[in-house]
Amino acid sequence: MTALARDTIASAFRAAVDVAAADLGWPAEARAVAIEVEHPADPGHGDYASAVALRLAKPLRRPPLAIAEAIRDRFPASETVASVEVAKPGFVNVRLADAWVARQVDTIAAAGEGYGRSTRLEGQRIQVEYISANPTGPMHVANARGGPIGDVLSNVLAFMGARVTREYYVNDTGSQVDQLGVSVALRYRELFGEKVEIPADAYPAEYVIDIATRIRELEGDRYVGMALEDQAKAFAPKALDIIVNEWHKGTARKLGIDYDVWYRESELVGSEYFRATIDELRARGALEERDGAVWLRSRELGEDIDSVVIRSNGVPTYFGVDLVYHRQCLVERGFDRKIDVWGANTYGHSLRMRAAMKAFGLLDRWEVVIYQYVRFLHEGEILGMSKRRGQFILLDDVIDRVGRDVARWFFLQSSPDRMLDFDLELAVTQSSENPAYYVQYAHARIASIFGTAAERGLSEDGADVALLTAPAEADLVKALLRFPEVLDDVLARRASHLLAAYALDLAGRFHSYYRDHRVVGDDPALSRARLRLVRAVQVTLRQVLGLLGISAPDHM
RNA sequence: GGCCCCGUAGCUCAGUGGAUAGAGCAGCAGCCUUCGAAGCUGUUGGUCGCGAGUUCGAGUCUCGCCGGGGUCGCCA
Repeated sequence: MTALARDTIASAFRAAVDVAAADLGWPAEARAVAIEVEHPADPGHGDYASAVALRLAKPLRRPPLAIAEAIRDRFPASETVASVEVAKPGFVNVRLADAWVARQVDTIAAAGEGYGRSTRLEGQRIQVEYISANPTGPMHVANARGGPIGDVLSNVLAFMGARVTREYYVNDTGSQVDQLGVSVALRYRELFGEKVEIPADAYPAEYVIDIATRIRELEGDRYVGMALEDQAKAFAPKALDIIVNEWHKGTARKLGIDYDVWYRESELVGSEYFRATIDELRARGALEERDGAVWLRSRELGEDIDSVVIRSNGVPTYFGVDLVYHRQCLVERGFDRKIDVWGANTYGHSLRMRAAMKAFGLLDRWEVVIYQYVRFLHEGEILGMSKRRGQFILLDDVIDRVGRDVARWFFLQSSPDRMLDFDLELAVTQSSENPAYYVQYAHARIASIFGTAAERGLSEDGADVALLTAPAEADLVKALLRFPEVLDDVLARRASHLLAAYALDLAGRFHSYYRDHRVVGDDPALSRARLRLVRAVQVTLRQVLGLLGISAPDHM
């Protein structure tokens, strides 16, 4: 549990504004104003700054500089802050006290695996659902992106004290599964010498042959001679088992993802719970019958069009099952919150789901993080990806080529809002220069420094951090202090890429420091202090890499 | 056509109203007899797609346009 320096400064601003308002008779707007504290781009402007005086200028009808001075004069004295200055046109700039900053080195080093952790989400049960790729084929690069994004979001939520369930929703019903069964049956026949033609709506890809081969290995020729329809019915669940239990689970593990629950959609279809939930929606007046089908009255709930929940043939749609699943998670299964990490191709579905959650009165406990597509480039050309046509890059192959750490970094480095281009050739050739290695190298270097120290009989025991007086040392500590602030932003914005950006920044600062400041040197006291500082950097790098799900090696 | 995302250095991208717009890669010039050169230092490179507006202040917010991607199914 670590107090954020940013919060400490913001509270001080709040206090100063309130006192000034009381002293000078400022109107109510002064107390209502939001205090925002930021890191100035220019270090000459201090460590933290607020533009609150500029914001108050208009409502108070006073010059911003005068307001800033009034705040400065009432800024509470503390051991944290060294100076408070006013800068035109009305900024209030705060500089942290060097001694306080140096002391944080001890705090961070001692916190270890507790550094940055918080209990603010304690007691909350949150389900994060991610990847949930169609179980009709192997996982490919396009639907991989949600994996690291959802996983890191889960890590951060758990780091903040929430009880997190990582869930994978398996769409194991519907016409796609029937098609898979037929496709496998045809390939099975082919394996026994029959000449078959693959219809346009079946899956022609190579992996279907792999599945048929697998079934032949396991069960031999016992399905030969059966009608195609019966073969398809028998093979569909077997194919799903192979794809989900052997392939998808294997790929998830390779990516470093450990799911708590693999939920099967088929558990819901045809269940009493499904019917009861539909009845509840009907009782709420959210459904209507039209053309023999059952519709959710989405338009009444603010969407553009209504959506079919149960088809005229009595079979629920994908949406119909998914909305029941969502309700089950938030009501029967007791999650306080459900976060879906979905690809851009589910945008339409997310709008329908929003209407459904509104109808249930659960909208405020559900959210969706939508990430944009990953486009795949091969030799500079954009490739279309289609599971049906068998055109896609297997995620397993990518991980095998570049490694888990680089693969995760690639998906985590940029905002989910931005479309990614994945060029395998480029990814492989550049992997030795990958930013992930840049960060890991900083960690390995630190391990090496401790190795050298041990050889020379030096340790951090008895370190006096007051000896850390170099400006570069204070800057490094301030970078460490930003870690909890970054977590705060990641949580507020569901933006895991900020963590990757922070890791890069911190590693860069450390590499710079390393060049100019010898840690294990001639002065034992100074060496001990610097070892403690390096320990604090190590602690922070481990926390960040751990949350990103990227290894923190001692050797590379 | 409606809705969602994006357009920032040659390339890949940070930057959710603040002060002089940043990093990595690529390019150029340097730095290893001392803790790991997968590193560091310096340097080249920008009409932040275009145009208006709001604001003390706009890469960031609003509107329009241009360009790219997604979505709008009794598919999943």
